[in-house]
Amino acid sequence: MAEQSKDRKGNTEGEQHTTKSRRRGDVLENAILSAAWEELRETGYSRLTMEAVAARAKTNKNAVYRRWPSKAKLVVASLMKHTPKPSLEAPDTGNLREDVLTLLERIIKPIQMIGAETIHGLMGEFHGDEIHSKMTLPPRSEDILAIAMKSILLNAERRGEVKLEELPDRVITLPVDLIRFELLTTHTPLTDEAVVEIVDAIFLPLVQKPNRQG
Amino acid sequence: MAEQSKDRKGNTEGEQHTTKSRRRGDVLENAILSAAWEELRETGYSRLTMEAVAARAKTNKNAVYRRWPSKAKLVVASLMKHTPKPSLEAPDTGNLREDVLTLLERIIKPIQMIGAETIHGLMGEFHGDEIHSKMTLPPRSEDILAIAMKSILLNAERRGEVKLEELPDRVITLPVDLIRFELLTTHTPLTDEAVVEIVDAIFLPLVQKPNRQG
DNA sequence: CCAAATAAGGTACGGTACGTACTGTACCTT
DNA sequence: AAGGTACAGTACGTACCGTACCTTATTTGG
Repeated sequence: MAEQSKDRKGNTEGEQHTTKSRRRGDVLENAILSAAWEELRETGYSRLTMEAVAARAKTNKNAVYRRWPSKAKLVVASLMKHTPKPSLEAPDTGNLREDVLTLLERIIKPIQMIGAETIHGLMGEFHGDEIHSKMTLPPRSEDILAIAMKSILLNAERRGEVKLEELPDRVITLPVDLIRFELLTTHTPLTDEAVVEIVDAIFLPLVQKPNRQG
Repeated sequence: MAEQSKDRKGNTEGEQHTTKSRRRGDVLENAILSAAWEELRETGYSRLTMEAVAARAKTNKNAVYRRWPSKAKLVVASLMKHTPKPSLEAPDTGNLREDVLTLLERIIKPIQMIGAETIHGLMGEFHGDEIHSKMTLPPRSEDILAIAMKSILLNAERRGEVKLEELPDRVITLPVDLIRFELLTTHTPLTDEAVVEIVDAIFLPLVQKPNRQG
């Protein structure tokens, strides 16, 4: 091919390819992840396609498949980039109720941003294949939120608010589990009143009372 | 394409199509539903295809689409036919704990037979479209299981076991919700011990104690 | 009993999305 | 300047979808 006046930016003549520099590495990767995020918000998980993501990122499927082998993994990567990770440090307001409410409010936003449809879609695909190593919830004791809850409860025990002794893990993760369940199975947004009810009518009575009823 | 000796049964040569009679109506419908059920168990929801169902039922896609417009609806129909519906009458053993455990054990089996992957798949598809009228959980007070739980609790109140007065709906459906959550988010089978723990360490303390903690 | 209506069988099509392969080209490294 | 790497762009084969069309068996009802 005869070279025809390429400038340093790689443009030959006035082709439709008016963009000069070719994106690479992290630049392109972030463009794809952002495109995936936007597609996710506009069309939802089930209607999101690799081709549409590539087109929106102004690239092609190759660049996508080179990085992520499936729609599910692409979406997970996109979520990790575009949803805020709640701080896992346990709040310490000096009051058990406030600590729990604070923690719950923190975790609600990211889950709501992701949305139930995406979560269902991901769980479905990770089932279909066999990749559920990262997606399925960890065994309750390893759950990061369970650890945060334990930390909160330890502080409360130090203050004499609760008797932690033989509290089963299931009770410790109860509020978090209920929030997750609610977000996964209802389409109406989770109200603050619901969160308060979970804490005041369910969680606190269980941990504050001497839990023993013969 | 020369015609080659078709007999009245439409068989060319010695093809495998030796059966003469053609299935119709309920016979064919049940064959399709059974085929869908078997495909579901063998390949799972995400890998189930209409073509495979038709092939297994020894018919073609037309017969399937004539009856169900989508994979999701076909699967739901198949589940209705092939999973036992738990009796919704509230058990009345004269003991609250036994009543609750009985009810929970009843609802676990059907959900386990369906499997988390299918439920996630269905929720995903019903999200993608907008058919979630039947799949999403009813508003808690209309939930059939909530009604059964209320019935059980009314009996217990009559016996003086609990004070039902201001018990929120969320507490009433708590055991059922926790069972559902567990079945949806874990891959390990739900043990009897877990069910007992939900009842003994969570539900009973909440409903039996005067729930008020100043 | 026969003809019309009904419903199944069978094939083929257009469409979408997948995932891969192959070309060329820009950019980076040395 | 030479080479490798990674992006751009295109094209392909596959799978499944949902539909259309025609043929054939069975039911119906006149």
